[in-house]
Amino acid sequence: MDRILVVDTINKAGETVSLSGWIDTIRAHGKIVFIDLRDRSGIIQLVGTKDMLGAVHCEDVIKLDGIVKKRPDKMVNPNIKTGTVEIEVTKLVVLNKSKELPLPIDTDGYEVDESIRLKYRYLDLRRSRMARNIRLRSDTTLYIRNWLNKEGFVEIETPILTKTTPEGARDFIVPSRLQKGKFYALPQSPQQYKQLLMVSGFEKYFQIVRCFRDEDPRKDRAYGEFTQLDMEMSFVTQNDIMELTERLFTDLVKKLFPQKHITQTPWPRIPHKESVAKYGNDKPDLRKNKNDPNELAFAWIIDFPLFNKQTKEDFYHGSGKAEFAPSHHMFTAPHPDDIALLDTEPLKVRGLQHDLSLNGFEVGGGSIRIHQPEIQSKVFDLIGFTNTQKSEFKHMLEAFTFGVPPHGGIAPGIDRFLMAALGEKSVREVIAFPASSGGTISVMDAPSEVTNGQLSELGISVSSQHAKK
RNA sequence: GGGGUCGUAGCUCAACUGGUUAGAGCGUUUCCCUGUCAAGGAAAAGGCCGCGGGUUCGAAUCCCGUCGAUCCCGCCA
Repeated sequence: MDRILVVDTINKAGETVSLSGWIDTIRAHGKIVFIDLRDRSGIIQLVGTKDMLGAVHCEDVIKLDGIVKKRPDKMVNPNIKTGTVEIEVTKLVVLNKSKELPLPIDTDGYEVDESIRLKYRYLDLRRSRMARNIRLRSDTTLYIRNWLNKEGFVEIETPILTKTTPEGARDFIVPSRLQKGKFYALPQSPQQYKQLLMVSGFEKYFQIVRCFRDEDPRKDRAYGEFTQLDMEMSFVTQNDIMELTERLFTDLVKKLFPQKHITQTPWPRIPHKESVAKYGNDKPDLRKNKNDPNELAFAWIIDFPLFNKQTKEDFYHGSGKAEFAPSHHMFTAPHPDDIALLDTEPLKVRGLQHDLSLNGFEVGGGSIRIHQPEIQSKVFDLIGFTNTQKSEFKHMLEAFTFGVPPHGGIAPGIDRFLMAALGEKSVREVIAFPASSGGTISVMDAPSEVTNGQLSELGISVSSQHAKK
């Protein structure tokens, strides 16, 4: 007999069915025993004799045959989807026994020490809250893919083993075996690749992509890696980008988070200067009632300054003597009204940058990019790039000599959006296997040591490493 | 890199100004119970008090160090 899901028994009263799943709870009353069987669709009550059901334990994996019985009105359980029926077990096989779990999974889990939850993450994900979060994450990315596909977007994968990129965070580096002494860097974002794809003529690109930054974590920022919806479009204005993003997320919320309501539409667009003056930051929390778990307050922040005063001693790519640093990144286009100021008062130049704020979190940022080589070159000069540093980006300047369309994009963060949409307090609650603050993934005990053999194959000196013999 | 908080049973927590044999709830195990649905009742098992050093007649408790977790600052366009 083919296995069916517990939720599919509801209209099968009188039929014999086969079910498989985990034992959720056991209620033994002497000769009669009730068991809640759990599978991916929910739970259902099994009934049987002590002889039939007496030997199993919670979280055992079982397979059973049984007859679907309609429950008498008095015995209906309105709290579960399958509460109008139950299964009279006629045959039961234990496929795998379970020891007592090292943590409770019938609660929301917030009360359990997170290091234990992460060590046994595969069990933590059995709890209904976490299973729901992970499923809604899947639903979200699927919805986005379908929505963008209908809009004419193409999803294109870009390299993970790539080159250090000028994003400003610390890179993860990976030694190269074939090019000894050289290193790949994991991308902090696919920024340059997606711009090159505009030169290729795809016009509308997206990628749901992992980005890597070796910076200390926060509750809204997991250690090491995060996922963003990376988008880039040709022949668009900043307004086009904001409107498209707004339509996408409005449709998404309506479809997948129907209990949520968006505070204000269209989303307010606040100049950077005004946001700082009025709210003290560039990611204001515009919720009317911050205690309402169903309120989502989006806001755009625009008119960022193109440059900030350089403060870092060790500017990216080794430049240390620049007076100005890009406030977004070096490919952001200056506001067309401010082009002349590039030569006179660079700090007054506004950039065509747009950040997306949601409930006080920055959930995305983007810009119209520079597509004129001479302006790009001027920006390089202003941020203090030497000729050597400029040559690191000559592929961009060269590409822009072969017919580049004006283009721009945005990259909303999937983790932070889901954190807000699901009302979670940490992005780790929407990630299946997040790293701890110490950068470890304890369920796999990563990172781990490597052998001297592995190191020497990479041309890395063994003596200086804490390697296994 | 810096600061705060935390670390006691499988889980969540108590244990007073240092003082008998470190307790409770949940879970687990055994027994009783034929309609429960977080079933109920009875009993039992279960502890390197994170780790190392120190102070003291005596340390879960005080001190120093260390490891780990988490939050914040730096950092993260």
